[in-house]
Amino acid sequence: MTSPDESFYFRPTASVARDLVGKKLVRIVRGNDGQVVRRLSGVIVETEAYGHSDDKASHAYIGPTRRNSIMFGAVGRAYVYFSYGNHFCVNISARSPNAKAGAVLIRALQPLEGLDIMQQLRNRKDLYDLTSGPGKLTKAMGITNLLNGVDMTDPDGELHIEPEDAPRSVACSPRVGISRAVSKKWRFFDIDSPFVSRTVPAIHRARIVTARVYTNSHIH
DNA sequence: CGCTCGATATTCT
DNA sequence: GAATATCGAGCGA
Repeated sequence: MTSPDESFYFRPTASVARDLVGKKLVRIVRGNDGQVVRRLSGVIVETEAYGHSDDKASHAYIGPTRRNSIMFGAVGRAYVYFSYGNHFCVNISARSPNAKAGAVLIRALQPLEGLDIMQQLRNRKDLYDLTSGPGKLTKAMGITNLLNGVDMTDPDGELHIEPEDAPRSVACSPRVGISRAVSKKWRFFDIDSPFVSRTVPAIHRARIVTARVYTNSHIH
C-alpha cells in the first residue's frame, strides 16, 4: 500500500484539504510482536484548511508555540491538540513551499474498517454518529496527543493516509465553529455523504469544487 | 428537536 | 478570568 508523500502536502493548504476528501484515514494497532492486530479506517468526507499569517482563525496565526509547532515543521505530520477541555482534534501539516505554517483539520469520516472497536471506544452504535465530528473521530480511532508529530506519509505507521480515489463531488463553505476569518471558504466536504459533521446549508450545496474546476478564487 | 451546561488545554487579557 | 478549530448529558417542548 502507498500513501500520499510529502509532495502531496507541500502545496497550498486549501488544495490539500480539498484533495484529502475521499482518501482514507487509517489507524493501525499493533501487538507487542509488531504484528498488525487491528486496522481502523474511514473515508475522509470533511476537512478544513488552516493557514498562518493569512488566517486569523488558525492556531499558527500567533506564531510558533509549543502546542502548534507541528504546523511549522515537516509536512505530512499529525498535529493533535486537546480542545475545549475534553477531546482531541487531528490535523495534517500541509502548506505551500512559500508559506511558513499550515494544517488540515480532519472533521468527519465514513467508517470503513474496525466498526466494532470504534463503537466500543465511542460507546455508541449509530454509524452516522460514530465519526461525524472532529472530536468524535479521534475518540473512535483512539487518537490522542501521544500521536502528535507522527509521520502520516508512512504506510506502515500507526496513523496514516491511504488513497481511495473513487470520484467525489467536493463543495466548500465557511469553516465551522470559528468567529474570525469567517469569509474564507476553507471547509471542504463530500456533497453526497451523509457522514459530514453537520447539515450543510442549501446555499453551499451547489458550490461544487472538483479538482478540474478548482482555482484559489473559489475559496476566498 | 433545541436549549443549556460542564468538561478544563492553551492562549490571551 | 475569558475565549476557543467541541461534544454529550439532561432537560423541556
